[in-house]
Amino acid sequence: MPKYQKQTRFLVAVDCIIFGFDGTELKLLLVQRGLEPEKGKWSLIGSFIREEEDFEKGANRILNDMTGLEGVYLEQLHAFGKPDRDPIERTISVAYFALIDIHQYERQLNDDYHAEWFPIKDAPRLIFDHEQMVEMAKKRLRYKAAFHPILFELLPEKFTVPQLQNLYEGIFDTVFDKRNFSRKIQSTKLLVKQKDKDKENSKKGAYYYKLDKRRYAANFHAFLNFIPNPDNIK
Amino acid sequence: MPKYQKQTRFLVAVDCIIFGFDGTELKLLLVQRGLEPEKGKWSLIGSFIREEEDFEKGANRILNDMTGLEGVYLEQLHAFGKPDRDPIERTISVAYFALIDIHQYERQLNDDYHAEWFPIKDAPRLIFDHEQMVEMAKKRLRYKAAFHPILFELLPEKFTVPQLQNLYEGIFDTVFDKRNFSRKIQSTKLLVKQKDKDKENSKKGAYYYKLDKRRYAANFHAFLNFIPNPDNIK
DNA sequence: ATATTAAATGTACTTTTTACACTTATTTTT
DNA sequence: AAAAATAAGTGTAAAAAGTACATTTAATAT
Repeated sequence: MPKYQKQTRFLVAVDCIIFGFDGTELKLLLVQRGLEPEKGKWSLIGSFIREEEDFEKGANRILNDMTGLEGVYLEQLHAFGKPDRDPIERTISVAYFALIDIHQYERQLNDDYHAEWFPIKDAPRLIFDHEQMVEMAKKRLRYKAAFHPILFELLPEKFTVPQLQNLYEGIFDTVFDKRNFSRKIQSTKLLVKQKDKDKENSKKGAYYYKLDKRRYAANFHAFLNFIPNPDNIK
Repeated sequence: MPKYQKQTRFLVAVDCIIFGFDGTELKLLLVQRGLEPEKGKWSLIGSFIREEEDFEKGANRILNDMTGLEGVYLEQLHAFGKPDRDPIERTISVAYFALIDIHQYERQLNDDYHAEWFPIKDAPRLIFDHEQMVEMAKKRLRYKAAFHPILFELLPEKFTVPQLQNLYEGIFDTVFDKRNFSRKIQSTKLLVKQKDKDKENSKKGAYYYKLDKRRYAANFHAFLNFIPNPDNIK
């Protein structure tokens, strides 16, 4: 029983850009679409929004169905609304981006859907305007990571400074001086040195660190200036 | 003729948070709502989205109907979608914020709607979740203004450095040292000094400046670090 | 002529950022 | 057992950016 007469109603969906980091490069979780149109083509995961569900809840539902994970970092990216973005029927899409620890995902893999991780630089063509969404999400991630300690969401609980530097270098597509990088990271006081080392990636081994959760929560919105020269970012 | 069977469709609206600056304080353009529910109460300006219109176009339409202005600075803020945000019927709202030169508005005033400027610190209660939208828009504006030369959109074509400083001090609710502020602003090379002075606000008079449009366009996305200490901002 | 007002401007000090190279721990090879 | 290879870890000096701070100037009002 519509109460606002004469107005058109539209389908509303939520789509998720899910980022992961495998230690070497940034990756994207994609699915093969199960319904027409474009069945069989690669797509972001998404779903129509349900009647009693808000966007956050919808995005979390999707994410949980897909990865088994809860409490994942999730942020609204943008609402996409070009009338013809879905050729079948006009559908508004509210896009969210998520940062997950790819290793946790692998353990909790749920294969009801056919999902696959792709290197972000080598992803397949996507349906509709999903490539545009990914592009915007990448920019947003860079922008945010330049000032806020957001990239830790992509790492496992224990990680090394060289791994962290790899991640930053991957995201910003550049290289940093390791002395300066280490000093900058340490100066945030966000890291707690562990007693054990990661011996997988070098002979000498690199000390593990964990996040200081208290400080992390307190400093999440602070401007930490992670990046030497944040110009060039959009 | 719906093509995706069994999905619920929703109303979709665009709402605009319109900021202006009168030389002293930040202001908000509000309207008295013309339809039930909440008729007569203050509200952001907004409209249901039309069938062939995307959000940008909808927001520009609203803005133009309201102020007569075109080419206004407009940016998507957030999509709001709590199921009960409009008590009559579930309505998704995509919120945009706009920065306009309040003086231009005054000349082009269109009084079909009852619209009024309110100091942002002294605005009336708003319907639905509009206060939450305004709060988010304020934060976004601060955040963005800390790094990008966005506040010029609120000023007339010719303005003085003291006026500009007033604006920054208003937005960030603080005071800056005028020597340091002036040096920082000048170092961006965004300003072109004019020959004439504004004599309204002081005996001595303050030189007018204009934006260097080329540089402004080129540097809009650069990080200019306008604000001494950007922590405290969310 | 004097007082008042806000605009304009410079300098020394502190902090942050940048550029740059060698030593160390451990494993692999000979 | 010694030597070579690999990536981790660390310090310092120079440059740039940010901060704190007070006087002079132009114009009007008394």
